[in-house]
Amino acid sequence: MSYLDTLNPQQLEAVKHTEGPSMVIAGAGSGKTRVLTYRIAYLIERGVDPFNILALTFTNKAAREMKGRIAQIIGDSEAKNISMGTFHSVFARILRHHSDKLGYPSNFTIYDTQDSRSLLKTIIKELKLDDKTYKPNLVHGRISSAKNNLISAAAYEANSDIVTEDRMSGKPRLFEIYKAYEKRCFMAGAMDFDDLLFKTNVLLRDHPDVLHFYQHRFRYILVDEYQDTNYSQYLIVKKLADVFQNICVVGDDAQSIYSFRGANIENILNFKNDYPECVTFKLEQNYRSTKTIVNAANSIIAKNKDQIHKTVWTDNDSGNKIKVIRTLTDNEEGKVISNLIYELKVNEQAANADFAILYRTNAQSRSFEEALRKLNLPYKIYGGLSFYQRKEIKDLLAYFRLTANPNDEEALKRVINYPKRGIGKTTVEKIIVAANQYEVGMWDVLINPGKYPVGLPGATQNKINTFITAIKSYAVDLEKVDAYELAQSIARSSGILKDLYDDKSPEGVARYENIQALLAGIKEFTESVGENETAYLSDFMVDVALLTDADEEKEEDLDKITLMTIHASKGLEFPYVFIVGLEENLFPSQMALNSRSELEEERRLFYVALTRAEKKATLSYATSRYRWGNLITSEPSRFIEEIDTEFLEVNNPTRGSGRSLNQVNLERKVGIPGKKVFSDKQRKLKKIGAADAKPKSGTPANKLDLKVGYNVKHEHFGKGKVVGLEGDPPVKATVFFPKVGNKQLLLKFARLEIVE
DNA sequence: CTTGCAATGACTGAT
DNA sequence: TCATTGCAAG
Repeated sequence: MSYLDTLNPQQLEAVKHTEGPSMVIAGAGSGKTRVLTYRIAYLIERGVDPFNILALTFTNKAAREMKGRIAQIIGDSEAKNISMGTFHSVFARILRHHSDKLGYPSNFTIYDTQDSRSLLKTIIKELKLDDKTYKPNLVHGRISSAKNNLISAAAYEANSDIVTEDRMSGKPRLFEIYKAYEKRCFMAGAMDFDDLLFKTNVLLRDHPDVLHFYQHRFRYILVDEYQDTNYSQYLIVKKLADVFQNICVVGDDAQSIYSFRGANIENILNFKNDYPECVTFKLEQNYRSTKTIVNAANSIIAKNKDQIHKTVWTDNDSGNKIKVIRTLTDNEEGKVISNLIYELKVNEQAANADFAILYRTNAQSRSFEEALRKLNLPYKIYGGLSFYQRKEIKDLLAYFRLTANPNDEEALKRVINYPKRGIGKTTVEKIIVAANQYEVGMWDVLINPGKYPVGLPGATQNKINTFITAIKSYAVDLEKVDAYELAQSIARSSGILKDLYDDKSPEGVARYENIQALLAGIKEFTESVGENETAYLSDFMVDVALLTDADEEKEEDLDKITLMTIHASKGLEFPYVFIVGLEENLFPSQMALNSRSELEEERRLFYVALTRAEKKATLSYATSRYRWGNLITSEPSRFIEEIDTEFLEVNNPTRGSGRSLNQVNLERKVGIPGKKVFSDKQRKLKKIGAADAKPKSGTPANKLDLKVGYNVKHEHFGKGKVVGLEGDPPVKATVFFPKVGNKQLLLKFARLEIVE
């Protein structure tokens, strides 16, 4: 029982209280994950069958990490049997088991956000509605939140409040879109993300035998990040826990940041009402951060009205004050922060992985990328578009999806004319019209031209026949050959591989490599199953829609500076944290200024960001930044002034230090933009510390004034001559290298030197 | 049917 | 700024 000795009294109590409902309110950095993992280990040690444990998390990463830690304590073979994962992945698996009860095939497709939006776009067009009034994004959000509140399309239409609301906002036909969307997803054998939870509710509601089975299977239920559950998730958990009531929820209301996704903070605030017997444990000792950081964070969150009272404290050192940095532009912000990181690395012998730059929106990453690249500081960006969302990957996956489920219309539309085979937009539209007319799916129309005539020219019909024959032939192999073999053969015979191979542009090469990486991943998957088993492509496809690239931790990424949104940073910690872009209308986001509750969510987001830091936190803002290509001035975020001044150190690299916080406040309130604009030269002189670390060889070529005919030198290809330029100013160059021939180089990345 | 160019609107957040 | 969409010409 030695592992229990490492817990403090509150943690230990929470671990040992195994029977009956309990709630653990865990302040930031208070050892929440430890409590969860030890609790599971403790249960198993006391004789609970891992098979009877359900542990739900919000990210695959959290699930995997926890599983790993449990395996360390109780061993791999036991840990394997725990049902642990994200809500979406756990219930997707259960749904596949019982899909027939809902009228779905077991190999139903999971539509990601892109697929959902694309389908909605199609529907809006078909209904002849204006896509400016009915913006696919907004419509999707509306449908999504309906589903998260368990409102079906029929219930939506029947709900006069909702319908009135839509009519008032000028979108009276929204319910029609929802109905069509629901129907089309069903016909396509597809569920979107929200369906995975919605349909689980339907399954448990309409099939008491299924409910009974899982209620008795999952005798012990644990939910991580309970403050982020939405109604749909809440109800699933409540139903499953109803018999044994051995439910333990862990969360921190102060870190609830997903209400935009339907998360309902009330779930944690009202837990006691649902389970009067509930025992509450508060973990208030922070083991992560310095006193300064903990207290500063407390001073911020105290401004929120809605919260469960708790006092987070720490025994750690006071540590440094929180630096506040002002810069003139977003680009300068990138440079200054990068320089600071360089300095800290040298002075404190820190590793790259000790640093994180956190921002509100993904779009802010650019200036930091550029600056870090110039200093040769390796970094890794999380979020943005993940590996599985890249076009070429989605294209190939669409072939796989279509092979497994020919009714998957989003996949069909994606690949019916990619690579180009002469089946154009008009043809596809005709097919869709016919499909709607006969009330069948597109695939049915394609394979039954006799039954559902479309009236296509013979040549086009032949092309279609070739296409469907190919897909059918893949489908035959679906459970015959292993995943890798089939994947490879599809990639080759579909023409994707050749299409990308023929594209010799740098982007094309990258795409080709991505496809190879995907195939390598499938190969690994194929080899991961036991000797006597075969992994089929459909097995690979089961979870692929739920993966995000944060799940792929590559070895070469181990020692890199982390760039991510604050949302993505939840649950992580770093010795040095930089929270950037602290400006009004950016953070807090201008979308959040309408109501107190939205603003409070932004404040919690800031709280999350600050509490990621172990040793040092730095805040920064720019007085002007580019947005949609034009320069706008911005004021410092109100959150800066909400921190007690005793925790802050305000200095300003571009103007020397010593500005008082009052000046920050003044500027925020009055909105004085950066008063004096320094020229680039002056600014360079003011750079601090290691500002001018030398790039390894050559300068990023987009900083050079290249002209056709110049002789240049490249670190790999040697000397060459510029023979062509694209863009004004140039972004891409064709360079002839005697050794390797013509090469297309993206100037943003290529390091070139001009030589005589 | 495809291609290439001009016009346009998007930036919260993520399973 | 960037990616997507609409339109005209081949």
